[in-house]
Amino acid sequence: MQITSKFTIAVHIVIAVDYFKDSQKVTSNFLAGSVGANPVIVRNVMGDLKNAGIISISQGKSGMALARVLEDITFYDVYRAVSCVSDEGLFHFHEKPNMDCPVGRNIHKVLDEELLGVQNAMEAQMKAVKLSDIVNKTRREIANEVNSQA
Amino acid sequence: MQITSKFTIAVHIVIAVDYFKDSQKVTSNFLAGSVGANPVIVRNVMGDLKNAGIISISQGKSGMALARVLEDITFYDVYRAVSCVSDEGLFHFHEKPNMDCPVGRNIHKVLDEELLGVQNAMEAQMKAVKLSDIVNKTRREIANEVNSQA
DNA sequence: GCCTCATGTAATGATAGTTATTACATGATA
DNA sequence: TATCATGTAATAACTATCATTACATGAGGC
Repeated sequence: MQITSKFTIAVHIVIAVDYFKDSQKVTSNFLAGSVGANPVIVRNVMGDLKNAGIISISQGKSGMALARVLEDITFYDVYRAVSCVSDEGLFHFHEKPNMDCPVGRNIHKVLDEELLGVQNAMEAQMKAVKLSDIVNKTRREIANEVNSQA
Repeated sequence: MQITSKFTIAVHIVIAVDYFKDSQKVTSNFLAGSVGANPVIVRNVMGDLKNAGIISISQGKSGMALARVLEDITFYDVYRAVSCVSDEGLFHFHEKPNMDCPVGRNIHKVLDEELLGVQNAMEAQMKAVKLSDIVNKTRREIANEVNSQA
């Protein structure tokens, strides 16, 4: 099991929208080139990010732009935007526990709270990662590249 | 995306093996009845739990038994036993970021550490949940049932 | 020592989710 | 108004999950 690549694509998009904002017209085709995925996939993710209020989309010269400052965007916001995890929860429960069995009859009452706790721990960590830090890290890495070449 | 039901099935199995150890011969068919899943699925999960050293399997009268005390089994042990998450990691990365793009070229360097941090947070919470607590909770719930009926 | 029965495993199929792709309608902006 | 980007529908390939049938293997009970 893995969380769909729509999540890393979405983060990639946010980084690129910020990074190229002064040098490029950022369109779905341009982003698809950077991400290495199909433009339709990118447009769908763009739509998710727009609906979540993370980016704004214009067809004009300005192209895409961030709708909020990077400090106010976390991994969790992006993760929610692209619906990585089913509304049923992170864990898929077996669907037909036997109600005539004392264990089967109580299995949800016994596990649901702890399973939600695990999901909450994951999501809390996602809330702790700010896109501003990610973008700063990206700029540092790119700057380092140039320095090592010189 | 959801974590396979093999995880909740495996936890169900551990609970049932302990709960019925004095009253029933616990076999894959019996467990399949309690879980409400196919006996082959149950046998596969049993095999995973055996390989992880969590249960021992005998064909004789004794049936299945725990190979360790419940205090020494956590959600994480069960989660590892049934291989819920790809070895590649919890997050599926888009596979062809553009190496000619400064963002695409550095996206792994920028994200891998934080993504692993999220996965670690989830797994740390799983390590904090002991099956002994889960089994005790199960026994309490079943006891409550009887009391409410009376 | 043989018989029974549970486990282990292979093979197949149904279903659903993910990603890619073509195609086209819509709508904003230059 | 022409252009070009977005939005979206439809289809397909691929993979993962779960169910199911079938059968070989092997351990325990008698």
